[in-house]
Amino acid sequence: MVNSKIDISTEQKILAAAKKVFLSKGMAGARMQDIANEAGINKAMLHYYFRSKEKLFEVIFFEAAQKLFPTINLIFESDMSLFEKIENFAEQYITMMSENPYLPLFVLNEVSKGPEVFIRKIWSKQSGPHPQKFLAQIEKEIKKGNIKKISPLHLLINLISATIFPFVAKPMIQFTLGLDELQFKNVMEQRKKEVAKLIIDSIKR
Amino acid sequence: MVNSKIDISTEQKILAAAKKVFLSKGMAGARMQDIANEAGINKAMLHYYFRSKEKLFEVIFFEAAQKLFPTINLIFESDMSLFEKIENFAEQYITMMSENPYLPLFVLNEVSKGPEVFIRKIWSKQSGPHPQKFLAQIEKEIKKGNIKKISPLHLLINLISATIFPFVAKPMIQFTLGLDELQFKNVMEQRKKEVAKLIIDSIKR
DNA sequence: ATACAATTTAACCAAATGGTTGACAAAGAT
DNA sequence: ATCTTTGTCAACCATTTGGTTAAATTGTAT
Repeated sequence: MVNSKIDISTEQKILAAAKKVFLSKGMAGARMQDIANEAGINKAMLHYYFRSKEKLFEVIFFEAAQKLFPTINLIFESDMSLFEKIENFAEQYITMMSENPYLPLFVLNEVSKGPEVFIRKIWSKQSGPHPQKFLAQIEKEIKKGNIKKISPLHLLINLISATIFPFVAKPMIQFTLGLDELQFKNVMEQRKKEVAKLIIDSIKR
Repeated sequence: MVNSKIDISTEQKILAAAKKVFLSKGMAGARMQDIANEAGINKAMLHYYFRSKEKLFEVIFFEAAQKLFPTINLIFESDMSLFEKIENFAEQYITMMSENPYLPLFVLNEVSKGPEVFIRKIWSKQSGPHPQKFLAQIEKEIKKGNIKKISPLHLLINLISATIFPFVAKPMIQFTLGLDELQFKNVMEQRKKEVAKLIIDSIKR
């Protein structure tokens, strides 16, 4: 009766399988049977450990969101210099995405389709992005005359666009330019410095 | 028996409804009944005019792809100067996306999920993007010493990232920054010049 | 050992979903 | 007028899909 030693292995197998299936097919395209097959277990187990498809999806979705946003916030809210933040953001984010290429498109897509209730849940848990401190820092640097007068808003959008978009458009970029997995990874590796250079050069006086 | 005057109105109603539903819910999330309701007609009509969900989806998908890619190609393959191309691309693309905000995420998402057969069909129809001439032009300008020595590949990726990403991440940007529809549209309007400036400044010597 | 709780499975079930059918109305063509 | 083609619909069908159940198996504390 003590909760004692629930075999964590099955639950983990389900989570791993669900992550794989949801990330590649999305909530609407994923089938519970797919997840069960992928995990090599009976479909009923999915409902035993997680009550419904929606609940299971939420777990995976928040896990994904946690991986995406706190990274931004940790960097944006640290007390690094502006240039250091830009360099760190490009570096860390591209590293993370290289290891989880499906993540950004998955989250972006579900956020855009999902009902607002999801979005509110993320933000209310402080898991959403908080770029305010970063924006304020930019304004301060402008006032101090350390960087060019640019719109902080567009600077932020430029940075995240240049960093994230290549992964959202990965299959299309690969096909259009004829890059295999390794080549794509190399290009993204170069991009860590390329993005930092692009953004920093655009504000350096 | 002559094909004479098929009432085009019903077919158009279906196409408009299908576009709306597919673009907002995606292939997997869309229901035939939704489309019929949206069009205000009987579900059987969908199968009368288009044979199956897949066929109907393909029509909408290619229509969407046609709207996205030929725009790129027309600009990239014209004989404008490099700077003009960059300015024109940002301008025209942002205009088009402001009118069809769901388009980029829809296409990107379906391309990433869809089987390769889709992708090949697009490219084989010359509907896919062909940035080769643009890339060659960049190299030429570098050799002529007109612009800085940068990677043409990253320049291209920077340009399309800065242009397209804000629309892919629209709901998230809106929520994070608290922008309503009008404010978002205004920011995107500013971006036409902001993007051109960012990219051109990064290569101007 | 034995009782009791936790885990796992095969078989089911009801609702949803893509697709079909047959009757019927509208519109031309003869 | 009537015959034929085209367009429309309500009802229906087969399969898929998320979810349930009851029985069996495994683990655990006494």
